[in-house]
Amino acid sequence: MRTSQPLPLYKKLIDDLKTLIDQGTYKKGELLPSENELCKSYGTTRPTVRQALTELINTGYIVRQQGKGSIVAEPKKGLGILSVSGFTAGIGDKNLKTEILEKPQKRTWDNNFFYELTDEELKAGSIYFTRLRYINNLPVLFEETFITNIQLPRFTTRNLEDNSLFNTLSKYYQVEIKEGEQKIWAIGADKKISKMLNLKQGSPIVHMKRKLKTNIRNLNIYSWLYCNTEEYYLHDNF
Amino acid sequence: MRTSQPLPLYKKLIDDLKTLIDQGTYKKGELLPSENELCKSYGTTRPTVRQALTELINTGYIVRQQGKGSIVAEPKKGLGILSVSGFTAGIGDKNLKTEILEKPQKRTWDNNFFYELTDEELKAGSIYFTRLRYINNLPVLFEETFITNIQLPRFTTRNLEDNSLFNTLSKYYQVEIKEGEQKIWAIGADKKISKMLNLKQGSPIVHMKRKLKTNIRNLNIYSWLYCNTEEYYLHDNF
DNA sequence: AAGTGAAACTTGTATATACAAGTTATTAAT
DNA sequence: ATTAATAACTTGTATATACAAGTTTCACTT
Repeated sequence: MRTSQPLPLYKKLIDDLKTLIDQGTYKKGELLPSENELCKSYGTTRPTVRQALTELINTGYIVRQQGKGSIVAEPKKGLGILSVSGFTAGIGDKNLKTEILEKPQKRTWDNNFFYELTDEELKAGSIYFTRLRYINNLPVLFEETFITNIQLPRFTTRNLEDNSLFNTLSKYYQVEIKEGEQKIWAIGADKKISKMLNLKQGSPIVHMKRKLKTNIRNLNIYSWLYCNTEEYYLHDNF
Repeated sequence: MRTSQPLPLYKKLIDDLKTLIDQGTYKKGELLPSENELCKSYGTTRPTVRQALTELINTGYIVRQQGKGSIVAEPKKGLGILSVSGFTAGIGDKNLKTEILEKPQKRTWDNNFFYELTDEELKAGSIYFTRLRYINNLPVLFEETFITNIQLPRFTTRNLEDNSLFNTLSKYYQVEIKEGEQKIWAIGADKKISKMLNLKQGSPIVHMKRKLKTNIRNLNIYSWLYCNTEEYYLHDNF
């Protein structure tokens, strides 16, 4: 077992500032502490602080204005993060529930996996789990997820229940989504899916296959989605 | 008239390297000159060179690998460009056809337009047209498009037949897609759509509503899509 | 009271340097 | 010839500093 190496200072700064913005300590439109103030707080120098702030700009957390400061921006949803929404106003977090059907487990890749895999991915194997998402206790989205099992110690013991896959990857493993692709079909629900999503067999559902690439080489996230869009819809940004 | 101020050195570096990559002088998978070599070429130091390279990473031109170098990346497809694909190998351009059903025409916005519009957009009005796309003479995708009528002189006379909306906007109007969002449903084809897509009424089809933002303020592209995914599927990158 | 200007902030650009850590090529030992 | 150690590269992180340029504040002048 390896002792966990300390996070570089600028990454600690990124984490801290993201957390403070996410928590609402620094609100949209407000100014962050100036670069020199952050230097003093962290006992470092401007290039290091600026390295962190540049990252926050690129992830949409802040904008910088010369002479003024770093302004907290509209909280941008993560690249490729899919959400389920509806027209009914007020779908708060309380009405969302995520159930783990099959807990994260190590698994080898299928021989005829839909996407092409690199040798490193094949060697590393995958972590597989399935989830079912509810809105107002209505099952809406069934999701199968495969994650390349690279640099993810103890991942199978993590709790992924409330929409926290991307948060977990970011917080504990410094994994960030960089880009992705998706393929989309409309299909009629088969017996298994229709039962799970509480639909009549043959009802139109959205099926997606997605590949999300991360900042870690060969660490990709694959997911197959099946979504009931009678009451709600799938939504994403790019 | 103001004399143009000299470009900062790191921006000149960005421009130069982008040009060399676009021109193919540095090809995909190849290494750029090392940071120290660039320092010598430009008579500067590593922090400045790294500032430029970091920007190239964020725009997808390169990836950096510690100990190895800066690797020219896959030329990234345009943001938000949707394509229709199939498993059948060899869907060449020859098998693709786009038919303009309703030619581009100026039009005021609907009172209850699906997306919220700015005052400037409302004032400018829209350009509206519909297209039907075929693969191997099979109608696959029906698309309604609304573009904010800002800085688009003579647009209604342009030919948009072969997948060239984004090319036209880029080439003649310097309009580039910056980001976007989409909402996705699976629905049963109604009478009109089923007829157009040569389907049985009620067959599952993909319906999407998309908003694409551009580098021009208030110039957005909205489109409603209806896609037959029995033989092919929708594909996009982000 | 209104306007001017300087001071004191802010971020933007840049130099110079140092050591850590990962990769590749070379050299030396077996 | 193969292997192992080493040297020579590469990028990653960090310090310390300087001046340019944009914004805000406030005291001073009118």
